[in-house]
Amino acid sequence: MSLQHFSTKDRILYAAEELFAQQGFASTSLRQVTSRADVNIAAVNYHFGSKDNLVNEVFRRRMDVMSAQRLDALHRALETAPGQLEPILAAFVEPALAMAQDRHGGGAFIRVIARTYAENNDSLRKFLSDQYGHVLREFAKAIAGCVPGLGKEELYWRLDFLSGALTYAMADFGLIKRPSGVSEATHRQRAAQALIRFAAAGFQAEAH
Amino acid sequence: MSLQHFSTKDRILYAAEELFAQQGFASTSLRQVTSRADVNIAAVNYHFGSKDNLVNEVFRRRMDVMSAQRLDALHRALETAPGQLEPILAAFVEPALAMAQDRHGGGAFIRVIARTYAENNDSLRKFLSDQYGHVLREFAKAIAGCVPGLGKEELYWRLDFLSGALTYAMADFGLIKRPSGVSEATHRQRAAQALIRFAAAGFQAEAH
DNA sequence: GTCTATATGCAGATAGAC
DNA sequence: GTCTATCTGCATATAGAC
Repeated sequence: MSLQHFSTKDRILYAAEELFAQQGFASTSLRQVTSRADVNIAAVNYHFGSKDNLVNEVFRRRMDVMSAQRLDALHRALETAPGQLEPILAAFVEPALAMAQDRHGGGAFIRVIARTYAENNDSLRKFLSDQYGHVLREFAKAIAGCVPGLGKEELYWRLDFLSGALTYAMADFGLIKRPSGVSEATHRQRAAQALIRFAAAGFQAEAH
Repeated sequence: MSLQHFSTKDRILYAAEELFAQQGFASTSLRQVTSRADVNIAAVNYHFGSKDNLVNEVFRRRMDVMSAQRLDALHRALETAPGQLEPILAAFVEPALAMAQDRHGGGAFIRVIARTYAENNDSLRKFLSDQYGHVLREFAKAIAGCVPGLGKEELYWRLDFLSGALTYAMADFGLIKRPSGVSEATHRQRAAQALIRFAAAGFQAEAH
């Protein structure tokens, strides 16, 4: 992505996001960030105060958007297709898909999310749980309404499975390589459809 | 885990595995490793040559065991329960579960695996795909035998979803916290059962 | 095999000129 | 807001005594 039209602060955010996606937080140095952003090394501390705070800001910028999109889509699904499971799952999956296809660097952010699960950054996990936990709880409630026999523990397991599968698939960690005749967008759309089908069947499976 | 009965080399391997699981590869310093292992800092380079090579050796030690267990279990399942999907999925999931419950530090290794997906270490990913790719291909073939109508692309998507869900759940990344009245072993066993049910239904879902 | 001591380099952060 | 220069600390790695 070309950064030349953005402010110093935004250039740092974009560059940091891309490098965090490629290398993780710990192995990305601020020197790499400022070099890619083509700004001076001292600018990071001037604009963000510290590396940790830069990490938080990279997160907040995207996560607010994605959470709002998920909740919007969920509320629309509950209104227009009450009692149906697949539209609810689509409301959860598709904003991640849209982010992954975003032309303004959102694709990197999906991989940043995947990294966050792996890097055991306690303060970041607490931040995410505090700020965005209510989104997951709303989805849990909506899904429970579609699968009435499902126990609470089982429901939460299955939400974890969905999150894991989504993270893994959207971050391109898996086996599937995009065939050369298929566009990036089409490829991801198929992945999302496949995941929604897979998870819908999984949520509706009888518990032992 | 108490390391006092092990050789210097093994103490380093155990200590590195635990720290890699907690913090990732990049943010774990050799000083932390040797301090936890209670050996001298120079011992790492004496026994392993470099930090990168230590990472590889941490991997190889566990991965060979887990892959062999998976294939053994798969072959037993195909013999004793031909045509059944759940025993095949159990053969995939349960060795990861067993590793997570291993008293000799294997639990840390499951989290190390999760990290590997997130850290974009190309040489490590190539190593894994070269050394252990045939295991996944055998499972794909076995599952295809149980779900005859399933297209190849759909099959591989679903294997990715299973891997993602397994990694995520076994590495304790998700929402589910172990209730205080339930033992670690029971908790993980329930997770494995829940995942097998979820994935079996998912694999058998009709593709659109 | 294990130690001390050290070489070399890069990290995050900041002071202060412009 | 942005720069140069620099402080301080820890990283990997190695040389060489025991």
